[in-house]
Amino acid sequence: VNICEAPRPRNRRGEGSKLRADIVAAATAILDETGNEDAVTLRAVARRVGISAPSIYAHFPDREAILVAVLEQAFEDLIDALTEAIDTETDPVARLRAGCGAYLNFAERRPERYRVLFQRGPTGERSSSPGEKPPAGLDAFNILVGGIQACADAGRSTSTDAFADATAVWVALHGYALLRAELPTFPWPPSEQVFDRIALQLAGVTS
Amino acid sequence: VNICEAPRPRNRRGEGSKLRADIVAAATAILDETGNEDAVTLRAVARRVGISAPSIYAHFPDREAILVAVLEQAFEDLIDALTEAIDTETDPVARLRAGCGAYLNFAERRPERYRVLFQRGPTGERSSSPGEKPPAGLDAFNILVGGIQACADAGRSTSTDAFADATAVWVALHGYALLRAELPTFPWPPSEQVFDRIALQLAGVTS
DNA sequence: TGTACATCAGTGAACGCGCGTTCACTGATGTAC
DNA sequence: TGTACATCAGTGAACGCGCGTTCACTGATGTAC
Repeated sequence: VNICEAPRPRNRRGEGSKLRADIVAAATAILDETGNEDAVTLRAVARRVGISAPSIYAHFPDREAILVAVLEQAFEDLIDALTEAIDTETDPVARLRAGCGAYLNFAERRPERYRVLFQRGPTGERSSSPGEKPPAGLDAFNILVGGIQACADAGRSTSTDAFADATAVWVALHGYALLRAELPTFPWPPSEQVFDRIALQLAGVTS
Repeated sequence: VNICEAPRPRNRRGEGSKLRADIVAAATAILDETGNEDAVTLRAVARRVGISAPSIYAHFPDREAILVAVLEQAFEDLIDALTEAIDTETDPVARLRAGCGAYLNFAERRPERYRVLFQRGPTGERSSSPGEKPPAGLDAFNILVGGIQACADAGRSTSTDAFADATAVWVALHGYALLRAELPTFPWPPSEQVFDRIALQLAGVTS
């Protein structure tokens, strides 16, 4: 895991900030491989990028800032994946399916990144004073609420409380995303059976 | 967190194994407080118990063994809490409610312990070769399956696939348990609304 | 076109720290006679 | 009842390691004249 990479060629003048992206990418890779945020040490990141450890301080004030950048990037990627998946459909039920499917896909392909994302809270939510700023993920969640409401408006869902239903769908998706990754030996039922229950039945979608 | 405790009096002859329980208790406390299994260091545990670090080696072969013992104990506690809650009821729907409620209660009162429990898998499931031994938690899960089946047999649930329904209920409970702890600033709907959806609606319980 | 120089991108050595683990040990406790 | 002694429950010092961070530095790159 901690194999030393070949040293990286020095950036040209004015291109120093390219290193920042490389650092975030390396930290993300380590997180994905180890699944342990404590393994994303400053020195491990530096080794992976192929630079010396102090070079990181030109771009990040401390180790913690690297992790925050990693999670901000990951959260942005998640939002993008959701938006893109939803926008490929027009039927409200299909949009709901696509969004929930993309959510589970993201978690399946980057399980450790996904886990740490919600364990620490996007954009370091944990350390924010409560009630001061709304969570960055609220936008994403509101898309889900709107999706369920759209189904109800189109007569495709029996939902009368889109917010509560969306909450139920979300927590179920989250639990499924995590447990599927953590317990691969569990005798999971076919994926579409679980998906139908937590993404459609909880949303009140009529068959 | 790492405050030095008063040194602990030496055990009497033949009572050396009492220290083992104290070590597990201290490690559990550190895990509950920090929520980070990496914080459960051998030396931190020793400080907390009030002994020197090498004393731990009389009871555990290495640091990892302490964590395994902590999680085995926690898993046992969870099973006990579930069994006890279910056994106080006779009506099948009430038993289902009680079991799911006890599950969420356990996670709410010991959020970090709960999280690490499923993140590492009970009894070190992760390191077991796949398919060799069934997960220890399968018994607990089968109780849930049986509970849903009992509701269906009593005509109180429309479930026709208790296993798949139980899976959906479980992942939803898990997601709710985790997210409620991780994102306390989220504008959660009233708890019973979420509970009804993920514990009853997913189980096909008829109102 | 040539050269002095400021700036930029990054380095190497060092610091103090807490860690897991090992080793030889100590001193109180109970027991055999 | 008294005493020698084996055993038990732990200790203190030390090891090598990787960590985050600091410091003074270096050498290539581009620019001003």
